[in-house]
Amino acid sequence: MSNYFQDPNCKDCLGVEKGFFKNLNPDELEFLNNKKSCSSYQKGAVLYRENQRINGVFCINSGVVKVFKTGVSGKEQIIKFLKSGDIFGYRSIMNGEPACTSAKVHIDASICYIPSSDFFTLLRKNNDLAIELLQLACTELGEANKFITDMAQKTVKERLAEILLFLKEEYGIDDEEMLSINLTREELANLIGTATESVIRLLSEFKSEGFLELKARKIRILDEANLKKIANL
Amino acid sequence: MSNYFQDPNCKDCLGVEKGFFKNLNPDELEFLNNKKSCSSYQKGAVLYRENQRINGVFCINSGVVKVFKTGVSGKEQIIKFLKSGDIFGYRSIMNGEPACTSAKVHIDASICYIPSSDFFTLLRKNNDLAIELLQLACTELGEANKFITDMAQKTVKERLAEILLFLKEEYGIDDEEMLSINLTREELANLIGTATESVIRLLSEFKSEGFLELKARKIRILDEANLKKIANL
DNA sequence: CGGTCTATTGACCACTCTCAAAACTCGTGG
DNA sequence: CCACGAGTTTTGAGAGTGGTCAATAGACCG
Repeated sequence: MSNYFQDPNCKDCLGVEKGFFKNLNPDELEFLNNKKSCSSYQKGAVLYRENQRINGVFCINSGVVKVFKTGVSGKEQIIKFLKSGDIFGYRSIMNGEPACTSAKVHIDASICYIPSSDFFTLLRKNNDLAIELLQLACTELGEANKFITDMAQKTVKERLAEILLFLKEEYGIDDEEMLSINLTREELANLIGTATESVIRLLSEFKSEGFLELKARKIRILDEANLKKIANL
Repeated sequence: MSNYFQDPNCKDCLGVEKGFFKNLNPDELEFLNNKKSCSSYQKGAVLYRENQRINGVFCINSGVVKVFKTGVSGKEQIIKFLKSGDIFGYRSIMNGEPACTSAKVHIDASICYIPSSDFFTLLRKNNDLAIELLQLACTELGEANKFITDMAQKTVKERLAEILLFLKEEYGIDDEEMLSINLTREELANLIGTATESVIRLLSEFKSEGFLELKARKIRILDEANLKKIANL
């Protein structure tokens, strides 16, 4: 019996250690494991699109997912990246609205899907889980408010410095000290709400001031202190 | 026995008809009524400030509250206005963090305060209330995401047109068809993330094109269709 | 009626965007 | 293993949006 792709068991899932479902008891975990279905996706695969109805919650076993909103003239506004243990799509099913964002695979991923009804069963059974989800939503809300303020008040240069530090903090660096998460210049631009060319110009400005090293598509942060100063942190 | 200010009873509160607590049963409402304390505030009164710990939830009986974040160099970024029946401060107590926004009275208000412990008691007793709060958070999250995208991608003109339509929709018009909510130019600017002067210039541009009428501080929308077109809606 | 806050207008210019062209990167197939 | 082509990055030039500063006018409050 050889399977090309073996469904992961929730109790072995990396995400369960520190992800959303970390506080489930063994029974609940078993329930979750029985109800979920898992698929593997390649970079670029679309999980859902804006205005589409979703009937379940996604939970990332491995890989990275990009969540974004399509603005005027089709430009993406990246809201966040999600990784192992993160859940998404819950906003939509909680208030019964179509999705207000799109989700696309950014790094090849294996992602589980939990039908709403089963998710709601868990929520009702385990009040702490509901509270946890509430906390998650509240945390995201706090981040969103900060994002709004930054967007409204900071210059592109400040936002770029800030996002670079954030990406290092959040996704770490590889063995060459390069930022692990690999974004195109366009994606960086779509994250901070500017034009691709502006990102490029500012990156080379940072480089010429000795704050960064750029090697092909990779970025290494050399001078965190100065970037922090620029970002107003 | 004459009280200058009589505590409102929750069951008579306007907010209970369609506000957050609309689905409480009589017992729970009575519990809420016993635990809450109510005060009246004048315009400008500060309910809490960023980084301050909050130990309860606020619920608006009457009046309007302005929620904002202080950005670089003290400039306010207005996140939202809240009115009768709305609750706020829950984000902070849910994840045990200090407030990430400030809240100030915008129109003289009477506002109730529910200590966290009692609020949590209600949440645990009534699972639907937890779900409701979750939905509220999710709705706000959706709005925040839209706000981010607008801020990142729309011009000041587009955002101004959009917010004017939103204010009419959300707060209505008075007997002269003027926008009911009374904002200074600076507040309008802080809402859409721009400079006061830019708002003024664009308002008079809209006026000269016949989209608006400006009378002292008041704004009347004359041509909704064209504003919608400008706002890209 | 004076004082304070808010609104308006003008001048100036910095930051960013757009458009266009050239260089580079990387995967694919010959 | 190299060449090709698509996609990405870089650079430059030019233009426009929107911000800052400053001065004036108007509104509002006691």
